[in-house]
Amino acid sequence: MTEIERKLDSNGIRPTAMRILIYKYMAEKNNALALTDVEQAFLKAERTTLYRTIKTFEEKGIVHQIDDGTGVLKYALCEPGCNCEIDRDLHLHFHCNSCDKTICLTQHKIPHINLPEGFMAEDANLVVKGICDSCSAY
Amino acid sequence: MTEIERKLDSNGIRPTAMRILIYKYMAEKNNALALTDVEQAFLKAERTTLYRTIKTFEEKGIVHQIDDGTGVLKYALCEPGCNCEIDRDLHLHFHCNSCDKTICLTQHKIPHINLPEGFMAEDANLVVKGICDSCSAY
DNA sequence: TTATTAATTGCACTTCTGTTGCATTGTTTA
DNA sequence: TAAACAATGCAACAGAAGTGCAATTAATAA
Ligand SMILES: [Mn+2]
Ligand SMILES: [Mn+2]
Ligand SMILES: [Zn+2]
Ligand SMILES: [Zn+2]
Repeated sequence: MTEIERKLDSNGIRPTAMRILIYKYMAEKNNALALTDVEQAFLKAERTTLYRTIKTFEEKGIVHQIDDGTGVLKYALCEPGCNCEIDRDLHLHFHCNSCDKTICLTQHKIPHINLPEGFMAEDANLVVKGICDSCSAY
Repeated sequence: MTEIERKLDSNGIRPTAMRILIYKYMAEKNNALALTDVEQAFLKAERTTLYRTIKTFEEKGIVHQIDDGTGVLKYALCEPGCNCEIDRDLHLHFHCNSCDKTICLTQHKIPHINLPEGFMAEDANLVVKGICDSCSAY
């Protein structure tokens, strides 16, 4: 049993061949991925299978969904300390206007926002857009 | 020439009947609206016309688009002091999980976020989700 | 091991939102 | 008034997300 198989198994996900491949693929990328990205990487696989695999990962808490404002949902593996199912891991996300990649800034938490009287915060989403480190390195 | 006609005109928008109606409708709502919301309010109007009207408003800088994370784009009139075209008016938005309305918190600006080395911010989007003042008033 | 049951995958199809092309109608300007 | 331009109506398209169901595959009980 490999590292990945153990990871999936311990989260109540049956480690099928497809799931292991997708997990591995997501793990080796350091940016968030859209379903179409995964599709491109596994051209012979069914879109629905990829879709449901990612959804399963999400439900089981090993992947979180990111709305980066592009209109396409992105997904990224949860970092070791990420507790996105428990009380939502409020780290921010960065979307590069140049390379179009979206990445998790896991250690950058969303600052506390004080709201007007009567408003109660339960969750928050902060996306910063600009130029990423790779693209600004010229 | 009414107030609204003057407003449209001064922003380079020809004040047609439809545009005046839509502007009026958006002005009397205090929450952001989806295209479908406007559609519901003007059942006899063409969706495309509504769509293009809003887009025109946006281009001319009297309306700004809001991505509240619901997957449906929302639009709201810019407040008097809003300079969303110039350098992006970075106020935050609140989405109520109860009534599903999204509102502009115009005076609540997005706090400055310091990013890792090499990252340059150009824009930001902050959406806080929770319970709005109307819904919490029980 | 074999039969039964449950989970996963493949395929087809649907819904929703956003968007565009183009002909028609309406408005402005020479 | 005629030409030029802008707005609208209608049709159709594109992309993403999601569902139903049959066919496979894997797990479990007998
Ligand atoms: Mn993340
Ligand atoms: Mn706003
Ligand atoms: Zn980049
Ligand atoms: Zn509410």
